Amino acid sequence: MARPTLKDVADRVGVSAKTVSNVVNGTGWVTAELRERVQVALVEVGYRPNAAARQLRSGRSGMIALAVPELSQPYFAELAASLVREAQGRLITVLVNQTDGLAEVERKISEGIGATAVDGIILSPLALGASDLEGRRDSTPLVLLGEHIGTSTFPHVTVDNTAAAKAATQHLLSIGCRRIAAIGAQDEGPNETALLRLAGYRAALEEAGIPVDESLILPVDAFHREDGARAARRILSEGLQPDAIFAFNDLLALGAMHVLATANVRVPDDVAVIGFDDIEEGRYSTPTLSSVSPNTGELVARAIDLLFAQPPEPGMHTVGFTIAHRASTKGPAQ
Amino acid sequence: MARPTLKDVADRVGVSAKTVSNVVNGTGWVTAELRERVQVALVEVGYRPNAAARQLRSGRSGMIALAVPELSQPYFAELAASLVREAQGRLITVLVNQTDGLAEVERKISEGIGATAVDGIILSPLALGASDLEGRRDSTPLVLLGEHIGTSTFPHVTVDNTAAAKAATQHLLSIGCRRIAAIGAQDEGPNETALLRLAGYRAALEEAGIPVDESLILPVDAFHREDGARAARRILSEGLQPDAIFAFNDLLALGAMHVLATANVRVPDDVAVIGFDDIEEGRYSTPTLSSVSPNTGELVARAIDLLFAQPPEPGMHTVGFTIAHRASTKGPAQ
DNA sequence: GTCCTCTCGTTCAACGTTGAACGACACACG
DNA sequence: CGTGTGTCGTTCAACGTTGAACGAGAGGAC
Repeated sequence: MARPTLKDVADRVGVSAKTVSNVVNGTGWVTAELRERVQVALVEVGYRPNAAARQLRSGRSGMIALAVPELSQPYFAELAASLVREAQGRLITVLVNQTDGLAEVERKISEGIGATAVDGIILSPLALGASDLEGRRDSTPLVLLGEHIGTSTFPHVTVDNTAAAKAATQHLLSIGCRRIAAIGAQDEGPNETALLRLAGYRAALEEAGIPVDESLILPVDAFHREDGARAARRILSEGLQPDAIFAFNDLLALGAMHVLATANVRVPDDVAVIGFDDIEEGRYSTPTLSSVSPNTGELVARAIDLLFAQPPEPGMHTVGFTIAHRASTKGPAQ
Repeated sequence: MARPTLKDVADRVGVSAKTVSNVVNGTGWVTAELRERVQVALVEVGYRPNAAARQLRSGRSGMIALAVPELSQPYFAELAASLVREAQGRLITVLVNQTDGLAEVERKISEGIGATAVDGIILSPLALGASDLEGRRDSTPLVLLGEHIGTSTFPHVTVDNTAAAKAATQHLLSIGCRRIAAIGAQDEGPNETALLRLAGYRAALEEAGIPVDESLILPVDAFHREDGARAARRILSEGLQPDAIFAFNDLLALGAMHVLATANVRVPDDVAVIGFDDIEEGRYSTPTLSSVSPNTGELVARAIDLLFAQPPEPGMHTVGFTIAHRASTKGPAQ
């Protein structure tokens, strides 16, 4: 049997479809007695509104899209989980896309999700830079996650990557480390996150009066465990002998720690390690991983707020972070 | 400016809206010359079809919903990533929901995703049992992930949990383990996954002629790292002295390994460990984690196939698995 | 010349919903 | 007794799209 419509309910009660619509939406004037009867009928026939018709009429879909590079990366998975939860609380459903960090896909998504209309788009770009978005035609509200230098056309929400990276480096300095390696620099491509975190690393060292040893800055292709592992192998094979590692995200840190453990390098005794993102995995690694912990809950809530902000509030919006102190940076004192 | 419609394009070229529709969809008869002109106009005005109107007219939305307990759990994140990728390849968009394993939410989702109409629903239930779904009213196709005893009304796709658990246990037996603990039994609630994996564990021991020591079967509240950690602490505090652990998923295994490492119990030398799910994290843990590796790619592809299968193919559909041999189960011989 | 077929394009209505505009009826006010 | 003012409900049209039905013209067969 076909799904019941407003008209079916209306015929049953003997009123107009519009009146049933008013009961469903709490609009207009309906006497208590009639409302009651309509509500009974609604339940009896099992009415559920037709989303497509509503959307066609009102222009709103009640859906927002989230696009991340890879959902399988714990940080993005936790971000998505947090966003979906927040959205469910606001009666919004979330549509998830993966870009694989490809500029082409990211652009397509910023121009509207394929054929599906959504009320807003939250994009965590990897390949796309500020300038790529200027020529955007689609009028769907767009909020960017992660920092984007020089973009002021769209709102973007982010932790202050540079400040956070600086704080992470300072934490390593505070426990006595002096030869701090950085894993996660990116020579090619416009990965602004890597640039900003590197800037924070440099700033902390300079402020501490420690010259930056460029050989301790290790580039990576991507921010995966295997890239961290590769960098750690290079540290070992080239005999760089750092006393600490600041990895630009937790996966890099975990990949590196895995290699260090295999090579019998002790963490934190021989090398302290700190990551970035504070994914849950780091709380159960051996040793547990210190990390920059961005306030993800605030991040996603702000992102949704900004998506629907009237008037729009373009520009950068930062959320807080803390440093999670765990075993991988316990100083010699401990 | 408002989004251009078929009519806008039609007026521009001087044809009817329907003809433009025909060009867009490749239906009906249009001369090559006219089609060409329409296509130019389409690009010029930047036409993009209105999903709501299409759906209202055709009844199809091009969207499917995925509902998992928690997206932040790596297994579900990797599953979702895989499903989204597969769906994108088929020009389907995926809407993600989280149930938190609550029966109420799972039921609501099985009855249609809130207000939003989708072409199909893929549900990975935790709390909901077979009987809960019998009274379902909604006619949206539904496919279940994970095993459900006795449900034949809906298609469900799963690995053969019992066979896989048996294989995992046999792997531990094959490297010489005899006191094999099982972490992940669930006394309360209808978690059928736990029941089936426990059955496989028992079957392997019985077949090998080893009596099942009930004290080695450790119950958990959930399948998270902390539950695995708690179980491992109990193993230590109660002096159970197993020579191997079969954890019913990788998170339990990783939580347990973390506690073992902290307590200076060596894996695999003192205790071998095997998990289930083969999440990426296990390839970088210390030591790397052996695991049952279900064929997730096949799982999600089958799930989508079954969603749209005509005629429907209710009942169980199993996908394959392999055992990933890693450091956590390297026998003494190595 | 009539009928048929084929090609190419049109008009029409409908999908289910809701904003806008419009009664109708009751009551109060001057 | 007319003129508001407020309450309750209706009708109408439109959102953008596409299936169905319907021309109109060209060409071929009888």
